[in-house]
Amino acid sequence: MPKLKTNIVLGDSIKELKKLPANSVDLIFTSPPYADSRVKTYGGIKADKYVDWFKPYGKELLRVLKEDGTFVLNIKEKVVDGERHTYVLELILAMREMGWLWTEEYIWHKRNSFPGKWPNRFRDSWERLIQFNKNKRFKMNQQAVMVPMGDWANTRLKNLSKKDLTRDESKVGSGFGKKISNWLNKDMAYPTNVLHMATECGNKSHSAAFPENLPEWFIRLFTDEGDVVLDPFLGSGTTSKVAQRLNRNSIGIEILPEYYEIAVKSVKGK
Amino acid sequence: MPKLKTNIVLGDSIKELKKLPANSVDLIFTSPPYADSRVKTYGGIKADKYVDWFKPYGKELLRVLKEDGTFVLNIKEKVVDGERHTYVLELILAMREMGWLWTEEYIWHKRNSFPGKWPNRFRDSWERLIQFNKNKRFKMNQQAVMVPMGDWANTRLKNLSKKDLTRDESKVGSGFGKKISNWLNKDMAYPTNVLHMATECGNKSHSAAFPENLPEWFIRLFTDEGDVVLDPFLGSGTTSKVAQRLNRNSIGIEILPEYYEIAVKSVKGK
DNA sequence: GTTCCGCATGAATCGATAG
DNA sequence: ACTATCGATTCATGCGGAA
Repeated sequence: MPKLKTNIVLGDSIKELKKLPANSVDLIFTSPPYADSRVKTYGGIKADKYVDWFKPYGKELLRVLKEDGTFVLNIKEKVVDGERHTYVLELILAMREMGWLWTEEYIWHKRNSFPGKWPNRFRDSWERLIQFNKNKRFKMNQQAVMVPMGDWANTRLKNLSKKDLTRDESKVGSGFGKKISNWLNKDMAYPTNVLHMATECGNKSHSAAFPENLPEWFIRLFTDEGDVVLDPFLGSGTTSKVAQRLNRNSIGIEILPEYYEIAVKSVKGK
Repeated sequence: MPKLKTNIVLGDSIKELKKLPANSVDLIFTSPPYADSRVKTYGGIKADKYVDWFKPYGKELLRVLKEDGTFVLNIKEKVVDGERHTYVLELILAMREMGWLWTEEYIWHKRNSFPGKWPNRFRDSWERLIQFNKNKRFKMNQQAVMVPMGDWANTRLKNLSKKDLTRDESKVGSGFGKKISNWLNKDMAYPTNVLHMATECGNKSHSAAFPENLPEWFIRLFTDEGDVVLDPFLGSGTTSKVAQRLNRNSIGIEILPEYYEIAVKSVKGK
């Protein structure tokens, strides 16, 4: 296998994406700054301006993605003035006007959501994982994310330890591959479009917006080894780190120097 | 307590709703015919016409709902030509233009979703429960749907240290002020906006769109005993049946005679 | 070595208070 | 009136230290 590249770039994605060739990326997985959040670091995009802010990124991402590639966007709308704001709905409509297909919407059920109590709402315990594509046909390795029979939540995802990972990898990578269908139908089942994962806990050295399980699931599903994964809002580098671990090339772009530094360390520390 | 009314009506909701007084309903819970589904029975509303088809219903429902009432809409977009259709997103935007507030979106995670396999998507395992209101303030009985606490409480609350018994003063800058003694004797916690419920088994004579647990949860949450629950697309009568069991008055409207008959029997059978 | 327990903290939201 | 900041509320998680 040729040497893999894990490229971490400091800069704004609109500019940096222009340097990438068209049709060169297999999977885009990212979680852009949410409206009005991370105000101190990212400046806080206003909810009403969110779609306009995102559009140029959406356009460049459409250009760099391969024809059979996939774009997975992790996002959730805030409550503004007692209502869920509509910028995510409008974003989906705007993306379609741009030429993207809205193929699917996965739900990330966050088992440990932020606590709190309010007079007229409960804790928000889920986020959207919106799947966009350029064409109806795209690469999808469904068997790569199969799960042991039984409840998805109770078995694998409750505690996805390293032991679990190596065990699964050995199964997939071993000589059983020739007769996958044999054990496939007996021991494993296809997952659904609802993912149960805990957010990472704060007492780790650096907390990320999403747990490693999340990009891992989509990287396995939508790419092969040696493919190219892109995260245009890299943050602390989770996507790049996971891509590297799974033997995928990756490009991560981050505008803030402090996050960029964390991401670089996170990847090298591996 | 005055005698409860469980009113099942045969007819089209647009016409029948006009007979109801304004501001008379506490909760609307319904699952309208989805686009292109139930083609033989409902005539199959085309996805592209769905919003226009729904609007007049949305308008009448807005009129009959009390000022502190709630409208919960169970819906999920179909796949059309390889994409998720956007009629649900557009419906939310249209409802807001009509004067509804989009307060929240709950997820119904269907634990046993319909089996199946497709080349480019997994089983669809969730539906939307979209909450609309007329005002920011509405009736909500949060304690009525509390759930048992997780393991954490069992371990943590068993032995309260002396420190926990007195208020833990806010630590410098970042610490949460804790009042752990508040949690003493609490074995229940508030739920989140993700509901895990199995679909009903198919061994019933007529399959309902949703299990009884689903309307039950929202009826408990948004109404008191003696309140009025409305389902303008009653189907086989689940909403009315549950409302009756929970001592709520109810109005159920169904346009198809065969479903109407089933609903009437379902309620009388109680 | 295991298991158990204490602890900090998080893409949150609301209401009140202050400029 | 409109925005900015602050305090209060609440619970699952994983780490580290203790039993």
